[in-house]
Amino acid sequence: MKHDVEELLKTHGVKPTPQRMVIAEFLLDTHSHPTADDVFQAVKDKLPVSLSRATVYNTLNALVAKGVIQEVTTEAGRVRYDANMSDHHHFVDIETGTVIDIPAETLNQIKLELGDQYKVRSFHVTIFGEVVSGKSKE
Amino acid sequence: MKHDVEELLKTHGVKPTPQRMVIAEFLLDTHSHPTADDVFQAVKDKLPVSLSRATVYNTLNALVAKGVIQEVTTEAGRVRYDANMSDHHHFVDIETGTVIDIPAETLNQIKLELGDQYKVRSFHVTIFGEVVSGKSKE
DNA sequence: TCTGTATTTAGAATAGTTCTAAACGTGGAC
DNA sequence: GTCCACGTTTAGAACTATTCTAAATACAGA
Ligand SMILES: [Mn+2]
Ligand SMILES: [Mn+2]
Ligand SMILES: [Zn+2]
Ligand SMILES: [Zn+2]
Repeated sequence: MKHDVEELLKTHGVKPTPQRMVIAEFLLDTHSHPTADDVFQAVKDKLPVSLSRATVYNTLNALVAKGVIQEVTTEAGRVRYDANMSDHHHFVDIETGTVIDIPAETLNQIKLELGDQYKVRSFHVTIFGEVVSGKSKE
Repeated sequence: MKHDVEELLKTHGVKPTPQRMVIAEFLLDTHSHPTADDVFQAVKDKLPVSLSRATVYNTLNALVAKGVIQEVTTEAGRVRYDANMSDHHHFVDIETGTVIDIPAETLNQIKLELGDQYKVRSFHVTIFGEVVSGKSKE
């Protein structure tokens, strides 16, 4: 099999229920960075029972908490989910909103070009960390 | 005066009403990257009339559309507003959520250190542009 | 002054997400 | 094998952020 989803969930401490398996399987099989509703729509008919949105959100939140997937935010107010946990950045096509993975080594020293496949209009570095010294600048 | 808000709005094609002036003034005076509700709370008692949330959203959207301010997204599902239109990135304190401006030249060639004031835990490059060639990777 | 148009307002509507309480399912304890 | 406790799922209510709607208001220009 391409993915041993059951094993993946177990090793991350998530009990592999049918709902969680089918959600994780969908995320592992796509590169589309789907929203919660995208996941719900894609998965709801793959189960013999009706699927609740609450289960989709519970599962996505659990998978994020356990490090199986990550959240990706490319536009204000839309949360997307990503099973690609390798070190990578995101290229957003400003015409379609499509989110494409860019391996970290592709950006070894940030340049304004990414090669000829992508035309960079702008980029934004979001840094997460801690303030060490107390030099307030407000 | 520190800011000629009226002139700023006029030069960007936004008619300077009292509501718009007080909202723009607040944004220009802070480095706190406030949310729409932060703006509403900060500004609502500075006007002789009651202020509607719709006006706050209308104004923020108009100022973004005209390039007077920009939206900043540092955490999933929270839109913040920023009157600093210089070329800069954002440092997010992961303990408090505080958003701090980092001038672009500080990151002349992305390193994992920012100097001793900030300890970088992780960073994410979001790139906006257009796909040129048709080499689909899905 | 009159009037057309832009702006503002309060509240309804919508969208995304979380919460609640009841029903369900299942892996041990016996 | 039966039972039960507990984790999971479900439907729908609740909540939050934002947008929409329709009516009132402001006001620049004729
Ligand atoms: Mn698969
Ligand atoms: Mn000022
Ligand atoms: Zn990705
Ligand atoms: Zn900023």
